[in-house]
Formats: sequence, C-alpha cells, structure tokens
Amino acid sequence: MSASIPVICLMGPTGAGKTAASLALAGEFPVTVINADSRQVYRDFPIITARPSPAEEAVCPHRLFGFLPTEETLGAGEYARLARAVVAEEHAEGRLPVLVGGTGLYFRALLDGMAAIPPVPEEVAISWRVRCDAEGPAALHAALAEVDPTTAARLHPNDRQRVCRALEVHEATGKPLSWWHERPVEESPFRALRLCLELPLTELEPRLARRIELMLDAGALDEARAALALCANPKAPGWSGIGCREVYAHLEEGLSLEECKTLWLRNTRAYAKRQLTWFRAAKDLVRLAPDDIAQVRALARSHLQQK
RNA sequence: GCCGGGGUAGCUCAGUUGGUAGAGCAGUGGACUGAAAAUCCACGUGUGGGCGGUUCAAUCCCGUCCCCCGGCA
Repeated sequence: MSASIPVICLMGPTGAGKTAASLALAGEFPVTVINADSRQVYRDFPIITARPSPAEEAVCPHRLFGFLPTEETLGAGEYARLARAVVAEEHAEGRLPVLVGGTGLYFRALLDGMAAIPPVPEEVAISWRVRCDAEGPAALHAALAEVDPTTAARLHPNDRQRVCRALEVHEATGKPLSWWHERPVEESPFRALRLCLELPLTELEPRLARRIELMLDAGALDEARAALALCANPKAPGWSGIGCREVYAHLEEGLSLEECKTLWLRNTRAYAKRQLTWFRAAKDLVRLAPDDIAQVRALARSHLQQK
C-alpha cells in the first residue's frame, strides 16, 4: 500500500493547547479527532487527564478516548494497532484523521512503525519484574549481556524497565530484542503532517497551574473518589498518571490539598519538560506557537492539497 | 522568663572524635523501539544564623546575641 492516507498530527507538551487547535481544524475540515495520548485513553479520569470535555467532543467525532479501565495498560504496539485501524476507517468514511496527543512514543509507533515483536505473555513479563526486584537491575543487566549483548550495551544497568523488557522478549520469542529491531519495519500507510505546538516552560508553567485549579473546580476530587470505588489499588496503571496519584495521596494518605497542588504542578511541569526534550529531538516536525491557529489551518490546507 | 531541641544547598535533612561538607527531592541538560504522564543518565562553592574567643586550623569547642520548635511558668 502506498503512503496515501493523509493525516494531521497535533503534538506537543501537555497544556499547550492541542485540543483547541484540533477543534479549530474541525471548523474547516470533516475532522475526526483520534487520541494519541497514553492517559486520555483511561475511562475513569476524564478531568484529570485533560480529556476534551463533552461539549468539545460534540464538535466532531472523537475516537480512542476514555475506554480503558484503570487496571489496564495500553502499550505502544497495541495503540498503534488500534489507531491504524481507526485512521483507515475514518479515511474510508471521507473524514480527515487528526491525531492529537502528547505521547511521543505513540506517534512514533503509529507513524514510523515498530518492530513486529509478538506480544509477550504476562507471566513472562511479571516473572522478570519479580526477579528484578529480588536481585536488582545490575544482575539482570548481566544476564541480558549473555543473551543480547547489543541491547545490553545500549541500556544503562539501572534502567530496570528496559532491561526487563529485553529479557522478556528474548524469553518469549527465543530471539534477542536487537534481532527484532534490526529487521525492517513495515512502511507507514500514512502521509502525516506533524505539527508540534510548543511554548517555553516558563510560559507553560502558569498555564499548567491554572489548569490544575480548573480541574479541581470541575470536580477532579469527586472524579478520583469515583475511580477509587472502581479500583482501589494505587499501583494500578491508571492511578500512575500525574494528578491521579497526587489526588490519591490527598484523599487517602493525608496529604494536604495545598501540598497536593504543589506536587501536582511540579510533576506536571517536569513531565512537560520531558515532552519538550522528546519533541526537540524529533525529526520532520513543524513547530508552532499554540495560538497560531491560522498557521495550523494553512499548513493543513496545503498538506491536503498535495496528492 | 526558665529548661530542652534546633538553625548546613531552593526544600527536607545527614555528617565531620577540629583539617572549610553530601544525600534525597527540586532545578538544568540529555536519552527514549510494546509500562512512555513510564523508565533512566549527567550536572553539587553552600558568607555551615550573626559577632567575638580558643587553636597552626572552627561548620564542629567556648562565650554572646538573634530566630524557630517543644515543655515549664
């Protein structure tokens, strides 16, 4: 299949105004907004994950938002599989897929493809994590060096998450992770315009602070209480989102609301900074100021004219 | 007012039997191939509350003053 489906991507750090930009596009094109954010997939935290509001969602179709229970996790490969299908469907319906989100890895997985590694059984993954807790990451890194020296050389011994992943893949597939990575990835069927809405951290920070107040006004605490009734395990993936865990600490562990807000802002800010680092290194991005809606529209228009 | 405990990095604190000090968090930069709002890496000069004194040498000992926290009045 040739790279023929045109899509528009709105990426950028949290709080930069991606949602607003997506709705601005919906005023001009038959847009379907497709989520590319690893937190907005969660069902029980619409406010805290800054999902588009019901009024915003009513502007045009929105997909891949708010479907995942708190106990579950959506890996990048699974995301790419889902999103690919949704993009194809929407395009077939004559709509313009607009991917909106802040998860750089999701965009990469979807747009640039990932190695065709089969899913790793959960028992295998868990057993390595248990072993990592027991023996420490250095021991596992040494074990990895035996079976996959290429990957071991690339990974820092303290990076337990990636070391475990490499070991899991090796055990589950019988091939080293590096073997999978060396194989060519499937070509993307999409012709993507990658727009990155960016603001310097110093300008982003007050917006993030304001957004936390708005979330609280909108009922963030009640939202968390309701989520707690459905899933009381603070270690569940959905609870690890920024805001979720701070509010949990306030509700369940005696953290004052002031402390909660301070931490929430600090962690959000640190996250935005990591996102900026990611997008700074990304190739083929057009960087824009978030309020430059006219430019977003103009670039979208010319992207759609190219055949 | 008295008795204790404290004043060390932006924050919380450690340590130095006297040789001018280091962790966590924060911050800055970076990485990132199925947990990614995750995970990880690098970066540490601060009038050691002020002023005196003892000493070759004081953040550490002594005196004094200031401030905070408990308790007693």
